[in-house]
Amino acid sequence: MNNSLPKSAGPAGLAGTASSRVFDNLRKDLVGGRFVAGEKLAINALKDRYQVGLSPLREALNKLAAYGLLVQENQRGFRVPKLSRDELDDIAQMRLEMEGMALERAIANGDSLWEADLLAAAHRLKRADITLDKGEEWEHLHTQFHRTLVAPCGSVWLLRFIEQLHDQFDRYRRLGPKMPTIRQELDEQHHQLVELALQRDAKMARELMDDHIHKSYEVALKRYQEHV
Amino acid sequence: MNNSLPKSAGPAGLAGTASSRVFDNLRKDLVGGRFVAGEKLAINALKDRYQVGLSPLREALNKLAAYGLLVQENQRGFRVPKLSRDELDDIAQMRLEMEGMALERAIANGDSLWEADLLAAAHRLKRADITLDKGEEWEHLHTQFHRTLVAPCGSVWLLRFIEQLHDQFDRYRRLGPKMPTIRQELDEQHHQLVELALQRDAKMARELMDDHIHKSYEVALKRYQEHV
DNA sequence: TTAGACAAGATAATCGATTTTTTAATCTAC
DNA sequence: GTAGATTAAAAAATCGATTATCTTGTCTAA
Repeated sequence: MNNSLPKSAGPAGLAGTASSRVFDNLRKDLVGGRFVAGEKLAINALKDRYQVGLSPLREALNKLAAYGLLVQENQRGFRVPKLSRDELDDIAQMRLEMEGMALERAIANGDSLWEADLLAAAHRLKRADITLDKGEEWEHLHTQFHRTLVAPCGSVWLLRFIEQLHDQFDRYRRLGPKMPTIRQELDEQHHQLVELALQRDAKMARELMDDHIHKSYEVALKRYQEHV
Repeated sequence: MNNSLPKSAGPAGLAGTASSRVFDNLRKDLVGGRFVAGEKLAINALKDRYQVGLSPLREALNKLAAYGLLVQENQRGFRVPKLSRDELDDIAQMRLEMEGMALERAIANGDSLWEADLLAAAHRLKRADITLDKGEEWEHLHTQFHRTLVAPCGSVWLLRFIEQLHDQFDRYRRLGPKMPTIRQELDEQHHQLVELALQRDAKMARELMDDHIHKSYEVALKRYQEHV
Protein backbone atom coordinates (compact mmCIF):
# COMPACT_ATOMS: atom_id res chain seq x y z
CA MET A 1 0.00 0.00 0.00
CA ASN A 2 1.25 3.46 -0.75
CA ASN A 3 0.30 6.97 0.25
CA SER A 4 -0.84 8.19 -3.15
CA LEU A 5 -3.87 9.99 -1.77
CA PRO A 6 -2.92 13.44 -0.60
CA LYS A 7 -4.76 13.92 2.68
CA SER A 8 -4.03 17.61 2.86
CA ALA A 9 -3.71 20.51 0.46
CA GLY A 10 -1.45 22.46 2.82
CA PRO A 11 1.60 24.58 1.92
CA ALA A 12 3.04 21.94 -0.36
CA GLY A 13 1.95 18.34 -0.39
CA LEU A 14 2.08 18.17 3.38
CA ALA A 15 -0.03 15.25 4.50
CA GLY A 16 -0.88 13.59 7.70
CA THR A 17 0.64 15.80 10.34
CA ALA A 18 -1.63 17.36 12.91
CA SER A 19 -0.10 20.70 12.08
CA SER A 20 -1.01 20.52 8.40
CA ARG A 21 -4.52 19.37 9.17
CA VAL A 22 -5.23 22.23 11.50
CA PHE A 23 -3.61 24.61 9.03
CA ASP A 24 -6.02 23.53 6.32
CA ASN A 25 -9.04 23.73 8.56
CA LEU A 26 -8.13 27.08 10.01
CA ARG A 27 -7.44 28.46 6.59
CA LYS A 28 -10.83 27.34 5.35
CA ASP A 29 -12.54 28.81 8.37
CA LEU A 30 -10.69 32.10 8.15
CA VAL A 31 -11.40 32.49 4.44
CA GLY A 32 -14.99 31.38 4.92
CA GLY A 33 -15.63 34.05 7.47
CA ARG A 34 -16.18 31.80 10.45
CA PHE A 35 -14.17 34.14 12.64
CA VAL A 36 -14.92 37.74 13.41
CA ALA A 37 -12.47 40.18 11.86
CA GLY A 38 -10.27 41.73 14.50
CA GLU A 39 -11.04 38.94 16.94
CA LYS A 40 -8.34 37.74 19.24
CA LEU A 41 -7.86 34.00 18.98
CA ALA A 42 -8.13 32.06 22.21
CA ILE A 43 -5.61 29.33 21.68
CA ASN A 44 -7.10 26.98 24.24
CA ALA A 45 -10.50 27.24 22.59
CA LEU A 46 -8.90 26.44 19.23
CA LYS A 47 -7.24 23.40 20.76
CA ASP A 48 -10.67 22.02 21.57
CA ARG A 49 -12.28 23.18 18.33
CA TYR A 50 -9.73 21.49 16.12
CA GLN A 51 -8.92 18.61 18.43
CA VAL A 52 -5.19 19.17 18.40
CA GLY A 53 -2.39 19.83 20.84
CA LEU A 54 -0.70 23.11 21.49
CA SER A 55 2.47 22.59 19.48
CA PRO A 56 0.94 21.70 16.11
CA LEU A 57 -1.69 24.38 16.64
CA ARG A 58 0.91 27.07 17.23
CA GLU A 59 2.87 25.92 14.20
CA ALA A 60 -0.23 26.26 12.06
CA LEU A 61 -0.96 29.70 13.48
CA ASN A 62 2.57 30.78 12.69
CA LYS A 63 2.21 29.65 9.11
CA LEU A 64 -1.08 31.43 8.71
CA ALA A 65 0.45 34.59 10.08
CA ALA A 66 3.28 34.42 7.57
CA TYR A 67 0.70 33.78 4.87
CA GLY A 68 -1.31 36.82 5.87
CA LEU A 69 -4.49 35.25 7.21
CA LEU A 70 -3.56 36.11 10.79
CA VAL A 71 -1.63 38.83 12.49
CA GLN A 72 0.81 38.06 15.22
CA GLU A 73 1.77 40.61 17.82
CA ASN A 74 4.56 40.92 20.29
CA GLN A 75 3.75 38.64 23.17
CA ARG A 76 0.03 38.68 22.82
CA GLY A 77 -0.80 35.94 20.44
CA PHE A 78 -2.73 35.93 17.22
CA ARG A 79 -5.71 37.79 15.91
CA VAL A 80 -7.87 37.79 12.81
CA PRO A 81 -6.92 40.74 10.59
CA LYS A 82 -9.35 43.62 10.48
CA LEU A 83 -11.23 44.34 7.29
CA SER A 84 -11.15 47.73 5.64
CA ARG A 85 -12.45 49.37 2.52
CA ASP A 86 -8.94 50.45 1.63
CA GLU A 87 -7.63 46.94 1.85
CA LEU A 88 -10.47 45.53 -0.18
CA ASP A 89 -9.75 48.09 -2.89
CA ASP A 90 -6.09 47.19 -2.75
CA ILE A 91 -6.76 43.48 -3.06
CA ALA A 92 -9.19 43.92 -5.94
CA GLN A 93 -6.80 46.23 -7.76
CA MET A 94 -3.99 43.72 -7.34
CA ARG A 95 -6.22 40.93 -8.57
CA LEU A 96 -6.97 42.94 -11.69
CA GLU A 97 -3.30 43.41 -12.45
CA MET A 98 -2.10 39.96 -11.60
CA GLU A 99 -4.88 37.76 -12.86
CA GLY A 100 -5.05 39.77 -16.05
CA MET A 101 -1.37 39.22 -16.59
CA ALA A 102 -1.62 35.56 -15.71
CA LEU A 103 -4.56 34.99 -18.01
CA GLU A 104 -2.81 36.54 -20.98
CA ARG A 105 0.20 34.36 -20.38
CA ALA A 106 -1.90 31.28 -19.83
CA ILE A 107 -3.65 31.83 -23.15
CA ALA A 108 -0.29 32.17 -24.82
CA ASN A 109 1.15 29.03 -23.21
CA GLY A 110 -1.71 26.70 -22.48
CA ASP A 111 -1.82 23.44 -24.41
CA SER A 112 -4.70 21.19 -25.31
CA LEU A 113 -4.57 19.42 -21.97
CA TRP A 114 -5.24 22.79 -20.43
CA GLU A 115 -8.24 23.27 -22.67
CA ALA A 116 -9.61 19.97 -21.48
CA ASP A 117 -8.97 20.78 -17.83
CA LEU A 118 -10.63 24.12 -18.28
CA LEU A 119 -13.75 22.66 -19.81
CA ALA A 120 -13.89 20.07 -17.09
CA ALA A 121 -13.46 22.62 -14.31
CA ALA A 122 -16.15 24.86 -15.80
CA HIS A 123 -18.50 21.94 -16.16
CA ARG A 124 -18.02 20.78 -12.60
CA LEU A 125 -18.60 24.30 -11.38
CA LYS A 126 -21.79 24.69 -13.33
CA ARG A 127 -23.14 21.39 -12.14
CA ALA A 128 -22.42 22.22 -8.52
CA ASP A 129 -24.31 25.43 -9.03
CA ILE A 130 -27.42 23.59 -10.17
CA THR A 131 -27.51 21.37 -7.13
CA LEU A 132 -27.34 24.62 -5.14
CA ASP A 133 -24.16 24.39 -3.19
CA LYS A 134 -24.14 21.69 -0.63
CA GLY A 135 -21.58 22.91 1.88
CA GLU A 136 -18.27 24.18 0.63
CA GLU A 137 -18.59 22.32 -2.65
CA TRP A 138 -19.24 25.32 -4.89
CA GLU A 139 -16.54 27.39 -3.21
CA HIS A 140 -13.99 24.69 -3.77
CA LEU A 141 -14.89 24.20 -7.41
CA HIS A 142 -14.89 27.94 -7.96
CA THR A 143 -11.39 28.25 -6.56
CA GLN A 144 -10.37 25.31 -8.68
CA PHE A 145 -11.78 26.87 -11.82
CA HIS A 146 -9.90 30.13 -11.39
CA ARG A 147 -6.77 28.20 -10.56
CA THR A 148 -7.06 26.14 -13.72
CA LEU A 149 -7.68 29.23 -15.82
CA VAL A 150 -4.32 30.79 -15.02
CA ALA A 151 -2.37 27.60 -14.32
CA PRO A 152 -0.18 27.58 -17.45
CA CYS A 153 0.91 31.22 -17.07
CA GLY A 154 4.45 29.99 -16.55
CA SER A 155 5.15 31.80 -13.30
CA VAL A 156 5.14 29.92 -10.03
CA TRP A 157 5.37 33.15 -8.09
CA LEU A 158 2.53 34.79 -9.92
CA LEU A 159 0.31 31.83 -9.18
CA ARG A 160 1.31 31.93 -5.56
CA PHE A 161 0.45 35.60 -5.22
CA ILE A 162 -2.87 35.14 -6.99
CA GLU A 163 -3.81 32.35 -4.65
CA GLN A 164 -2.97 34.50 -1.68
CA LEU A 165 -5.03 37.38 -3.05
CA HIS A 166 -7.98 35.08 -3.63
CA ASP A 167 -7.92 34.00 -0.02
CA GLN A 168 -7.80 37.60 1.09
CA PHE A 169 -10.54 38.64 -1.30
CA ASP A 170 -12.81 35.85 -0.14
CA ARG A 171 -12.64 37.13 3.40
CA TYR A 172 -14.75 39.98 2.09
CA ARG A 173 -16.79 38.21 -0.55
CA ARG A 174 -17.90 35.52 1.84
CA LEU A 175 -19.17 37.80 4.58
CA GLY A 176 -22.85 37.28 5.20
CA PRO A 177 -25.21 34.97 3.33
CA LYS A 178 -25.05 33.80 -0.29
CA MET A 179 -26.45 35.81 -3.18
CA PRO A 180 -27.68 33.42 -5.89
CA THR A 181 -28.82 36.24 -8.20
CA ILE A 182 -25.45 37.81 -8.70
CA ARG A 183 -23.77 34.44 -8.69
CA GLN A 184 -25.69 33.53 -11.82
CA GLU A 185 -24.27 36.50 -13.65
CA LEU A 186 -20.77 35.64 -12.50
CA ASP A 187 -21.24 32.01 -13.50
CA GLU A 188 -22.20 33.22 -16.96
CA GLN A 189 -18.84 34.92 -17.17
CA HIS A 190 -17.00 31.77 -16.21
CA HIS A 191 -18.28 30.12 -19.34
CA GLN A 192 -17.51 33.11 -21.50
CA LEU A 193 -14.00 33.06 -20.10
CA VAL A 194 -13.58 29.46 -21.19
CA GLU A 195 -14.87 30.35 -24.66
CA LEU A 196 -12.42 33.20 -25.07
CA ALA A 197 -9.57 31.12 -23.68
CA LEU A 198 -10.24 28.33 -26.15
CA GLN A 199 -10.39 30.89 -28.98
CA ARG A 200 -7.07 32.27 -27.67
CA ASP A 201 -8.51 35.74 -27.63
CA ALA A 202 -6.22 37.19 -24.99
CA LYS A 203 -7.43 40.75 -25.35
CA MET A 204 -11.12 40.02 -24.94
CA ALA A 205 -10.41 37.45 -22.25
CA ARG A 206 -8.53 39.98 -20.22
CA GLU A 207 -11.30 42.52 -20.60
CA LEU A 208 -13.82 39.98 -19.44
CA MET A 209 -11.62 39.00 -16.55
CA ASP A 210 -11.38 42.65 -15.55
CA ASP A 211 -15.13 42.87 -15.63
CA HIS A 212 -15.47 39.65 -13.70
CA ILE A 213 -13.23 40.89 -10.94
CA HIS A 214 -15.04 44.22 -10.95
CA LYS A 215 -18.38 42.52 -10.46
CA SER A 216 -16.98 40.31 -7.73
CA TYR A 217 -15.54 43.39 -6.15
CA GLU A 218 -18.95 45.03 -6.08
CA VAL A 219 -20.39 41.98 -4.37
CA ALA A 220 -17.58 41.96 -1.84
CA LEU A 221 -17.91 45.66 -1.20
CA LYS A 222 -21.63 45.36 -0.62
CA ARG A 223 -21.07 42.52 1.79
CA TYR A 224 -18.44 44.50 3.59
CA GLN A 225 -20.65 47.56 3.90
CA GLU A 226 -23.62 45.54 5.10
CA HIS A 227 -21.42 43.73 7.53
CA VAL A 228 -20.09 46.76 9.37
CA MET B 1 10.34 53.42 30.41
CA ASN B 2 8.64 52.15 27.28
CA ASN B 3 9.47 49.71 24.53
CA SER B 4 9.75 52.20 21.68
CA LEU B 5 12.78 50.50 20.19
CA PRO B 6 11.74 47.68 17.90
CA LYS B 7 14.10 44.84 18.66
CA SER B 8 13.06 42.80 15.69
CA ALA B 9 11.97 43.42 12.14
CA GLY B 10 10.01 40.18 11.94
CA PRO B 11 6.64 39.62 10.29
CA ALA B 12 5.07 42.64 11.94
CA GLY B 13 6.55 44.50 14.88
CA LEU B 14 7.27 41.24 16.64
CA ALA B 15 9.86 41.87 19.30
CA GLY B 16 11.53 39.93 21.99
CA THR B 17 10.30 36.41 21.50
CA ALA B 18 12.83 33.69 20.83
CA SER B 19 10.77 32.67 17.84
CA SER B 20 10.96 36.07 16.18
CA ARG B 21 14.67 36.38 16.88
CA VAL B 22 15.47 33.08 15.26
CA PHE B 23 13.12 33.91 12.40
CA ASP B 24 15.05 37.09 11.66
CA ASN B 25 18.41 35.40 11.90
CA LEU B 26 17.43 32.43 9.79
CA ARG B 27 15.90 34.71 7.20
CA LYS B 28 19.09 36.74 6.98
CA ASP B 29 21.18 33.61 6.70
CA LEU B 30 18.95 32.03 4.07
CA VAL B 31 18.86 35.18 1.97
CA GLY B 32 22.57 35.72 2.47
CA GLY B 33 23.39 32.30 1.13
CA ARG B 34 24.80 30.82 4.29
CA PHE B 35 22.98 27.58 3.59
CA VAL B 36 23.44 25.31 0.64
CA ALA B 37 20.47 25.22 -1.71
CA GLY B 38 18.67 21.90 -1.45
CA GLU B 39 20.24 21.16 1.90
CA LYS B 40 18.20 19.39 4.50
CA LEU B 41 18.13 21.32 7.76
CA ALA B 42 19.26 19.44 10.81
CA ILE B 43 17.02 20.86 13.45
CA ASN B 44 19.25 19.91 16.34
CA ALA B 45 22.19 21.67 14.75
CA LEU B 46 20.07 24.79 14.27
CA LYS B 47 19.13 24.66 17.94
CA ASP B 48 22.78 25.02 18.83
CA ARG B 49 23.57 27.50 16.08
CA TYR B 50 20.84 29.92 17.09
CA GLN B 51 20.85 29.13 20.77
CA VAL B 52 17.17 28.45 21.00
CA GLY B 53 14.83 25.67 22.04
CA LEU B 54 12.95 23.35 19.78
CA SER B 55 9.51 24.98 19.97
CA PRO B 56 10.44 28.53 18.96
CA LEU B 57 12.78 27.14 16.34
CA ARG B 58 10.06 25.05 14.75
CA GLU B 59 7.69 27.98 14.80
CA ALA B 60 10.24 30.08 12.96
CA LEU B 61 10.82 27.32 10.42
CA ASN B 62 7.10 27.06 9.81
CA LYS B 63 6.87 30.77 9.16
CA LEU B 64 9.80 30.69 6.79
CA ALA B 65 8.20 27.81 4.92
CA ALA B 66 4.96 29.76 4.51
CA TYR B 67 7.03 32.74 3.39
CA GLY B 68 8.82 30.68 0.76
CA LEU B 69 12.35 30.61 2.12
CA LEU B 70 12.06 26.98 3.13
CA VAL B 71 10.20 23.97 1.89
CA GLN B 72 8.46 21.64 4.25
CA GLU B 73 7.75 18.04 3.37
CA ASN B 74 5.51 15.37 4.75
CA GLN B 75 7.15 14.02 7.82
CA ARG B 76 10.69 14.78 6.91
CA GLY B 77 11.32 18.27 8.10
CA PHE B 78 12.57 21.32 6.30
CA ARG B 79 14.97 21.95 3.50
CA VAL B 80 16.46 24.92 1.71
CA PRO B 81 14.75 25.37 -1.66
CA LYS B 82 16.75 24.43 -4.72
CA LEU B 83 17.87 27.11 -7.12
CA SER B 84 17.06 26.98 -10.80
CA ARG B 85 17.52 29.08 -13.87
CA ASP B 86 13.79 28.95 -14.51
CA GLU B 87 12.97 30.24 -11.09
CA LEU B 88 15.51 33.01 -11.31
CA ASP B 89 13.97 34.10 -14.60
CA ASP B 90 10.55 33.97 -13.04
CA ILE B 91 11.57 36.05 -10.05
CA ALA B 92 13.32 38.64 -12.19
CA GLN B 93 10.36 38.88 -14.54
CA MET B 94 8.00 39.36 -11.61
CA ARG B 95 10.26 41.99 -10.14
CA LEU B 96 10.14 43.87 -13.44
CA GLU B 97 6.37 43.89 -13.47
CA MET B 98 5.77 44.61 -9.83
CA GLU B 99 8.48 47.07 -9.01
CA GLY B 100 7.80 48.95 -12.21
CA MET B 101 4.16 49.24 -11.26
CA ALA B 102 5.02 50.21 -7.71
CA LEU B 103 7.51 52.85 -8.81
CA GLU B 104 5.03 54.52 -11.13
CA ARG B 105 2.46 54.65 -8.39
CA ALA B 106 4.99 55.87 -5.84
CA ILE B 107 5.98 58.71 -8.14
CA ALA B 108 2.32 59.62 -8.52
CA ASN B 109 1.61 59.51 -4.78
CA GLY B 110 4.84 60.32 -2.97
CA ASP B 111 4.91 63.56 -0.98
CA SER B 112 7.82 65.75 0.02
CA LEU B 113 8.54 63.63 3.06
CA TRP B 114 9.11 60.77 0.67
CA GLU B 115 11.53 62.88 -1.33
CA ALA B 116 13.48 63.56 1.82
CA ASP B 117 13.49 59.90 2.85
CA LEU B 118 14.62 58.92 -0.58
CA LEU B 119 17.53 61.33 -0.62
CA ALA B 120 18.49 60.16 2.86
CA ALA B 121 18.33 56.48 1.93
CA ALA B 122 20.39 57.06 -1.20
CA HIS B 123 22.96 59.02 0.74
CA ARG B 124 23.33 56.40 3.42
CA LEU B 125 23.71 53.75 0.77
CA LYS B 126 26.38 55.66 -1.07
CA ARG B 127 28.32 56.33 2.11
CA ALA B 128 28.22 52.70 3.12
CA ASP B 129 29.61 51.86 -0.27
CA ILE B 130 32.59 54.12 0.24
CA THR B 131 33.51 52.52 3.54
CA LEU B 132 33.39 49.25 1.60
CA ASP B 133 30.72 47.23 3.26
CA LYS B 134 31.48 46.25 6.78
CA GLY B 135 29.38 43.16 7.25
CA GLU B 136 25.76 43.26 6.24
CA GLU B 137 25.65 47.04 6.36
CA TRP B 138 25.49 47.65 2.62
CA GLU B 139 22.96 44.91 2.07
CA HIS B 140 20.66 46.34 4.68
CA LEU B 141 20.88 49.88 3.32
CA HIS B 142 20.35 48.60 -0.19
CA THR B 143 17.18 46.81 0.84
CA GLN B 144 16.10 49.92 2.67
CA PHE B 145 16.68 52.10 -0.38
CA HIS B 146 14.56 49.98 -2.66
CA ARG B 147 11.90 49.78 0.01
CA THR B 148 11.80 53.55 0.33
CA LEU B 149 11.64 54.01 -3.41
CA VAL B 150 8.34 52.18 -3.76
CA ALA B 151 6.96 52.83 -0.28
CA PRO B 152 4.21 55.31 -1.22
CA CYS B 153 2.81 53.14 -4.02
CA GLY B 154 -0.39 52.83 -2.02
CA SER B 155 -0.65 49.06 -2.02
CA VAL B 156 0.23 47.09 1.06
CA TRP B 157 0.00 43.85 -0.86
CA LEU B 158 2.21 45.01 -3.68
CA LEU B 159 4.87 46.02 -1.17
CA ARG B 160 4.59 42.69 0.52
CA PHE B 161 5.08 40.76 -2.71
CA ILE B 162 8.00 42.93 -3.74
CA GLU B 163 9.70 42.30 -0.42
CA GLN B 164 9.22 38.59 -0.85
CA LEU B 165 10.61 38.68 -4.37
CA HIS B 166 13.64 40.62 -3.19
CA ASP B 167 14.42 37.96 -0.64
CA GLN B 168 14.10 35.30 -3.29
CA PHE B 169 16.17 37.22 -5.79
CA ASP B 170 18.92 37.79 -3.27
CA ARG B 171 19.32 34.06 -2.79
CA TYR B 172 20.78 34.14 -6.29
CA ARG B 173 22.45 37.53 -6.29
CA ARG B 174 24.31 36.81 -3.09
CA LEU B 175 25.81 33.52 -4.12
CA GLY B 176 29.57 33.64 -4.07
CA PRO B 177 31.79 36.67 -3.36
CA LYS B 178 31.06 40.36 -3.92
CA MET B 179 31.61 42.11 -7.22
CA PRO B 180 32.57 45.75 -6.58
CA THR B 181 32.89 46.59 -10.27
CA ILE B 182 29.33 45.89 -11.21
CA ARG B 183 28.10 47.24 -7.96
CA GLN B 184 29.45 50.66 -8.89
CA GLU B 185 27.35 50.69 -12.02
CA LEU B 186 24.27 49.69 -10.08
CA ASP B 187 24.96 52.32 -7.45
CA GLU B 188 25.07 54.88 -10.21
CA GLN B 189 21.56 53.87 -11.15
CA HIS B 190 20.33 54.28 -7.60
CA HIS B 191 21.15 57.94 -7.79
CA GLN B 192 19.62 58.35 -11.21
CA LEU B 193 16.48 56.71 -9.87
CA VAL B 194 16.30 59.31 -7.12
CA GLU B 195 16.76 62.09 -9.69
CA LEU B 196 13.96 60.82 -11.89
CA ALA B 197 11.71 60.23 -8.91
CA LEU B 198 12.20 63.79 -7.69
CA GLN B 199 11.48 65.06 -11.19
CA ARG B 200 8.37 62.88 -11.19
CA ASP B 201 9.37 61.38 -14.49
CA ALA B 202 7.48 58.12 -14.14
CA LYS B 203 8.16 56.91 -17.64
CA MET B 204 11.92 57.33 -17.55
CA ALA B 205 12.06 56.11 -13.98
CA ARG B 206 10.34 52.92 -14.92
CA GLU B 207 12.65 52.39 -17.86
CA LEU B 208 15.63 52.87 -15.62
CA MET B 209 14.16 50.54 -13.04
CA ASP B 210 13.73 47.92 -15.76
CA ASP B 211 17.33 48.34 -16.72
CA HIS B 212 18.41 48.20 -13.10
CA ILE B 213 16.63 44.94 -12.53
CA HIS B 214 17.99 43.60 -15.80
CA LYS B 215 21.55 44.36 -14.76
CA SER B 216 20.98 42.85 -11.34
CA TYR B 217 19.53 39.84 -13.05
CA GLU B 218 22.66 39.44 -15.12
CA VAL B 219 24.75 39.53 -11.98
CA ALA B 220 22.52 37.00 -10.29
CA LEU B 221 22.53 34.74 -13.32
CA LYS B 222 26.31 34.83 -13.51
CA ARG B 223 26.57 33.98 -9.85
CA TYR B 224 24.15 31.16 -10.30
CA GLN B 225 25.98 29.72 -13.27
CA GLU B 226 29.34 29.96 -11.55
CA HIS B 227 27.90 28.43 -8.46
CA VAL B 228 26.60 25.25 -10.04
C1' DT C 1 22.43 -11.35 -7.17
C1' DT C 2 18.43 -8.95 -5.63
C1' DA C 3 13.78 -7.61 -4.02
C1' DG C 4 11.67 -7.50 0.08
C1' DA C 5 11.36 -8.02 5.26
C1' DC C 6 13.13 -6.61 9.44
C1' DA C 7 15.37 -4.19 13.20
C1' DA C 8 18.09 -0.37 15.17
C1' DG C 9 19.13 4.21 15.13
C1' DA C 10 18.07 8.85 13.81
C1' DT C 11 14.89 12.38 13.08
C1' DA C 12 10.31 14.62 13.16
C1' DA C 13 6.18 15.61 15.47
C1' DT C 14 3.66 16.00 19.48
C1' DC C 15 2.54 16.21 24.40
C1' DG C 16 2.36 17.91 29.23
C1' DA C 17 4.37 20.92 32.34
C1' DT C 18 7.00 25.18 33.41
C1' DT C 19 8.35 29.87 32.86
C1' DT C 20 7.51 34.39 31.32
C1' DT C 21 4.65 38.14 30.13
C1' DT C 22 0.37 40.43 29.79
C1' DT C 23 -4.12 41.70 31.49
C1' DA C 24 -7.37 43.06 34.80
C1' DA C 25 -8.59 44.18 39.28
C1' DT C 26 -7.56 46.37 43.46
C1' DC C 27 -5.34 49.48 46.28
C1' DT C 28 -2.88 53.80 47.65
C1' DA C 29 -1.31 58.50 47.61
C1' DC C 30 -2.22 62.81 46.05
C1' DG D 1 -11.91 61.19 41.89
C1' DT D 2 -7.63 59.80 39.40
C1' DA D 3 -2.83 58.51 38.13
C1' DG D 4 0.20 55.24 39.33
C1' DA D 5 1.70 51.13 41.88
C1' DT D 6 0.59 46.29 43.24
C1' DT D 7 -0.80 41.87 42.64
C1' DA D 8 -3.66 37.83 41.24
C1' DA D 9 -5.31 35.54 37.32
C1' DA D 10 -4.94 34.54 32.51
C1' DA D 11 -2.58 33.81 28.46
C1' DA D 12 1.64 33.26 25.65
C1' DA D 13 5.98 31.33 25.01
C1' DT D 14 9.17 27.94 25.97
C1' DC D 15 11.21 23.67 27.73
C1' DG D 16 12.12 18.67 28.42
C1' DA D 17 10.46 14.32 27.50
C1' DT D 18 7.60 11.11 24.77
C1' DT D 19 5.68 9.15 20.69
C1' DA D 20 5.49 8.35 15.85
C1' DT D 21 7.73 8.10 11.55
C1' DC D 22 11.41 7.69 8.50
C1' DT D 23 16.11 5.95 7.19
C1' DT D 24 19.72 2.82 6.90
C1' DG D 25 21.94 -1.31 7.14
C1' DT D 26 21.49 -6.24 7.46
C1' DC D 27 19.51 -10.41 6.51
C1' DT D 28 16.74 -13.92 4.06
C1' DA D 29 14.43 -16.28 0.37
C1' DA D 30 13.71 -16.71 -4.34
